[in-house]
Amino acid sequence: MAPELVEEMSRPREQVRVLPALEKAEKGVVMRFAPNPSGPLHLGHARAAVLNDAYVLRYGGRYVLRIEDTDPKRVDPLAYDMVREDIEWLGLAISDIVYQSDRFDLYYRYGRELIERGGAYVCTCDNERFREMKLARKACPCRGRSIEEDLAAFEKMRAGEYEEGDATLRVRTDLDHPDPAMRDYPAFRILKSPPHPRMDAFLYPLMNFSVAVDDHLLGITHVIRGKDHIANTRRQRYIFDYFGWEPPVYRHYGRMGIEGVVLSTSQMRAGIAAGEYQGWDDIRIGTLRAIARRGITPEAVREAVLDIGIGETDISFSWENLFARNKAVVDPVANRYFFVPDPVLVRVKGAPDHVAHALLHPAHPERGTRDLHFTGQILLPREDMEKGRVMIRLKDLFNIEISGEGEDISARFAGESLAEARAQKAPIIQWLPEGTGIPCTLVTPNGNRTGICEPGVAREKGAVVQFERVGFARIDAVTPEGIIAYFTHR
RNA sequence: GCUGCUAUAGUGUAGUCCGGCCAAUCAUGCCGGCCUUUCACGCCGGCGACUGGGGUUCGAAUCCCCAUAGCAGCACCA
Repeated sequence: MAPELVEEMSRPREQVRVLPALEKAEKGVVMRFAPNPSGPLHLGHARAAVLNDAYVLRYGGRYVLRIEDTDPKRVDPLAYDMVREDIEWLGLAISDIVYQSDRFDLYYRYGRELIERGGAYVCTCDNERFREMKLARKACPCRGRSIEEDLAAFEKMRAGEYEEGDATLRVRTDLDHPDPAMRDYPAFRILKSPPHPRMDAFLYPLMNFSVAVDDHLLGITHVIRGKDHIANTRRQRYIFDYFGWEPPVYRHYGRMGIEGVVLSTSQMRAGIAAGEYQGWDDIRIGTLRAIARRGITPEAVREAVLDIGIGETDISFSWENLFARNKAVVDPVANRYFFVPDPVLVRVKGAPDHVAHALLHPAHPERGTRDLHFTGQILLPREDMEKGRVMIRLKDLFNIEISGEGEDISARFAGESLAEARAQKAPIIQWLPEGTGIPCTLVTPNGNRTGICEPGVAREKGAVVQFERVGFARIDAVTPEGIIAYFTHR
């Protein structure tokens, strides 16, 4: 095992909230994460994925990744890979992978059996007409056909002899059910286009059927999903009952909104197509790849999600809490550098040439220093010049006194005493020797900040660093023109 | 409209099942202080909540009823 991993595991965990116990879990569990491959995973997926993962880890057992690609209209062929990458990033302990598109023969077989058991019938009613009858608690004419007729019609559906919308297999539930959502819901439909990227079919199972069959066949013991599935859980119950199967234990957590970002895959896709977003990792959308690009770690996502738990209350996910978790992960690791945003050139008079040795990390001197050669001309953040301070401490260097304003700022050496700087309440600010730094663009959700950073930052590509007094940032790209850094958080 | 779920500080969360130990936990945030050659990290202190109204009870955040609000479902999506 890699040494970093050992260190990672022995590092005292932040106190992550203990999830409530699951009933019937003592002897181990089989759980599932079942995304639809319509795009990359986002924070909403992460909640389901991590919660299930945590329970599998806690009780032991298997964790099935089930790709729910039964609707070709909502399958993006590229998403299969993206989902896999995102799962890897999250570090889920997946033990089995199944694709529903590989299992259509199974669904057909159980579809026939459901008909034979009297649990389903082929309905050829017009959609709108069926809806009216359903709301009036009336049976549609198709409901009374014989099992043989339904079986034959089901075969015709499979063979492609019906056109889209002309026939559907319905589960026979209870037309008097007080909840109209329960009444004779559909289990299979006809679809002739678009073609499925992984197979050929005219007859497609709907989610409530394929999910119920698979949950049983895969031996799923516990299902944790959003409360938008409560009705589906009840619908699936009919199928379990018809087959005499024991359903899993279900938990439904509340709806989660996230401030400031789009979470819907279709909206994100539309935004990308319209050129509004740059891609699936645009920092303004809530995909995992987007937050990863900003320097959010999977550990932080995991902890934030566990912190939220499986409560049934609707919540609004706050970046503050995620950032706090992330900071705890990243702060001990991130090397420190100077980044001078919107720099102004200042000549310092009367100062001796000097080499500053700034620590890469204040808590880890053994990591070494960045050495900055002062030779008279320096770059300072314009922001700090506009505050009217006279005495300033250049971090790891010496004190200066500022005079002038605007583009005409100059400075004078004011001694090396840190104590004196303290006494005068001088701010300690970052600086760079003129001419040695490299251009750097800090990309933030509120726009970009340009400036100059230390040359050493070029060695940190892909890593999260801390720009002193500015905040954490992930070094996204190092090009001949300069560095692109993504702002993580303060 | 019908059906169902939920309701604790700015945010998240514990407590609610089995009423009293809750003048309500922890985290985050904010404010103040300390530490510190970063406005980071760390430490100390402070701020801040049981949706409303009835009822049951000696006693209710916890049980019951009503109201209000939010959310979800009523798709040939998942």
